[in-house]
Amino acid sequence: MTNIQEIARLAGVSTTTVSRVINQHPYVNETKRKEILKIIERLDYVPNSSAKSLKKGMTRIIGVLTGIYTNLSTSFIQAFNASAQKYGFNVMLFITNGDRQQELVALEMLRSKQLDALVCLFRTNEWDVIESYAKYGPIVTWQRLVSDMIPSVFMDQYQGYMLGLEYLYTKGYRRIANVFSSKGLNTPERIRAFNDFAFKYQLKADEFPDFHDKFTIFDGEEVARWWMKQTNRPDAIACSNDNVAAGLLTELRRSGFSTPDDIGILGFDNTDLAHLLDLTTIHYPANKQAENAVYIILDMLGQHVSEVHVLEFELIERKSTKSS
Amino acid sequence: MTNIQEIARLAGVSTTTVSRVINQHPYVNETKRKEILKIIERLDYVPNSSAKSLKKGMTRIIGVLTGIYTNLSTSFIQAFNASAQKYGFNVMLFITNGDRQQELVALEMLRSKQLDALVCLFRTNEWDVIESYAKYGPIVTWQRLVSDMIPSVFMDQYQGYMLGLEYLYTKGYRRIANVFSSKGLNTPERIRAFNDFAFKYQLKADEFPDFHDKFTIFDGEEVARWWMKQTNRPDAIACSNDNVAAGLLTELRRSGFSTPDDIGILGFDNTDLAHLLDLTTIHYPANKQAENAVYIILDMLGQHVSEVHVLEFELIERKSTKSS
DNA sequence: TTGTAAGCGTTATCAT
DNA sequence: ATGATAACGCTTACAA
Repeated sequence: MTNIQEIARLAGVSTTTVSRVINQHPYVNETKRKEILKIIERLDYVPNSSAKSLKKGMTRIIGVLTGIYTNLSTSFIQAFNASAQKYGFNVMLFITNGDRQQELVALEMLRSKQLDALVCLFRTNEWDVIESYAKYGPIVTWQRLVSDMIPSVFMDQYQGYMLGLEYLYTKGYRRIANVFSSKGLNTPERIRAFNDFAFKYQLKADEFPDFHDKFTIFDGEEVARWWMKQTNRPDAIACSNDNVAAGLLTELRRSGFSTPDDIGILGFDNTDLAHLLDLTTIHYPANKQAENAVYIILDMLGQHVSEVHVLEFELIERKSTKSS
Repeated sequence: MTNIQEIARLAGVSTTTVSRVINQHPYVNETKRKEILKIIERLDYVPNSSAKSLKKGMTRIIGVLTGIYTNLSTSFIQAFNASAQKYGFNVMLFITNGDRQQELVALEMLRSKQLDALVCLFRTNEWDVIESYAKYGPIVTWQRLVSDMIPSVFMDQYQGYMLGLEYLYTKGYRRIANVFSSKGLNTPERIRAFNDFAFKYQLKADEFPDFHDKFTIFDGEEVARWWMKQTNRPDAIACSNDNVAAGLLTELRRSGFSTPDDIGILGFDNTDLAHLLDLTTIHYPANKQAENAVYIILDMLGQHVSEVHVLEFELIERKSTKSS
């Protein structure tokens, strides 16, 4: 195993000088620097990262904990990864499939200093279990959580949903049905938004039954079939996400209906699918949330790099709602 | 930071004794052992893993490199993870999305000893790039590859596909159409299998056009629409995977056709979807491949734990083909 | 059964 | 501008 000492010996200098060259410190004679670099190249030398970690007290690895790997978490994780790399950190991904033990593996790695920090996208263990690990290193979550120990980059769905509803109202829609998911705590906030919205504009909040637990393309197709059977049809449907909106749109199309002529459809998340099908949807800045997570972690690790982004939903206007 | 020295000091023993207790070595006085464990508990002490890694020369982390996170890779990765954990290794997952740089990040971590080994499920860089890293630690692949440096746990698709075709023949199907994917090198092997099959039973190999690049549910639906339009219909369709088979089956159902009465459908991979829809399919022992990968890696790391499994495809008989 | 001390490969402090 | 030398926290001969 070739190490820094060997490089030093071959170059006829001390390990200090070699270390200086490697870490780009100033005050190294240019000739020596070149010579040392040449030897490093020749011996194909790389600093041993365990030794570095031990000395520095950090591994520069951040763990990301998620239950499943979905479209939504994908964009977060990719952005997080990119941002972390930018600051010299690598990401260790844990896909737990809801297994508590797997989650504990990650938490224990934080405890034993194999991880410098942890981002918790989804969790299976109770929050107090997770919180009890916060003393070992920064833990940041993507979920709604109010905690002194664990900061969150969560975004309140109330605002996002309200943004969509207000938009539909502007476009003349008055008979709006809701399709809710039920994963997590988003649904109650969306329901609250819809109730406030209906009250504000004096609309009947219970004109149509709410759908629940709908989040797949197939679910959207089911909603389409429901819609076609109605005599008293909604003029717009606000969907839990783009998948549902996509299923709804395509199934209606198969039966000869078209958007936005026959119905307005609103998606959520602004995924590739929404782009593909020209769905009006609500953009969820997962990438900025991810960057915020990195900023917060680095801040907690004592190296401030940037203020956090202000997070805002954005309405993406496409072809599944009226343009007038 | 509480370390082994502090424990030793508090217990009035040497660090050696503490280390012995931690690592469950024999020859430690039972009373002292108890006492030391109590102190460890009280101070919430955990050995620093960077120090351990440095001393032992290994991190006990294995990297898994994949392009995307699909149903197929999921079962491999889960099984790999479980098996690795069993032998005290953790898994660091790299989802590259086809980004070469990301792949190099993982390879470089192997080089700098942050990873003890690497499993390559998919790769974007050229094989010789990947091979050039094999000298830094064990690299095992899931893809077809003949290399001195990089062992493979690949399974030849020829056998699997032939198994399915022979089964269809047994069940009386004679007019079989193929739907191929084109990811990787599997398709040519499957084509070869079909040609050999057709020759063996004197069937027309080109009676129906081959489908290519079909691997999604939507693709399956497309095949269904093609099938319905034909006057001279195949009596069975061998699909590239369960997704295609599922799309085919459900789309036909929507139009009033049923399996196996109107057509036989054969899936591939034996995913959850196949189970859900009662698809006859071919089981691909990804979990055993994963375990083999672990065995091979540990072997290369100098600790033999088990002989590799013999890998065999298995036909899972369900309701999408005739039972007679 | 226990302890001493060397060493894993770095980086950082302090001289020079 | 460069070099001794002491950490970082652990394991492991070797001694006792």
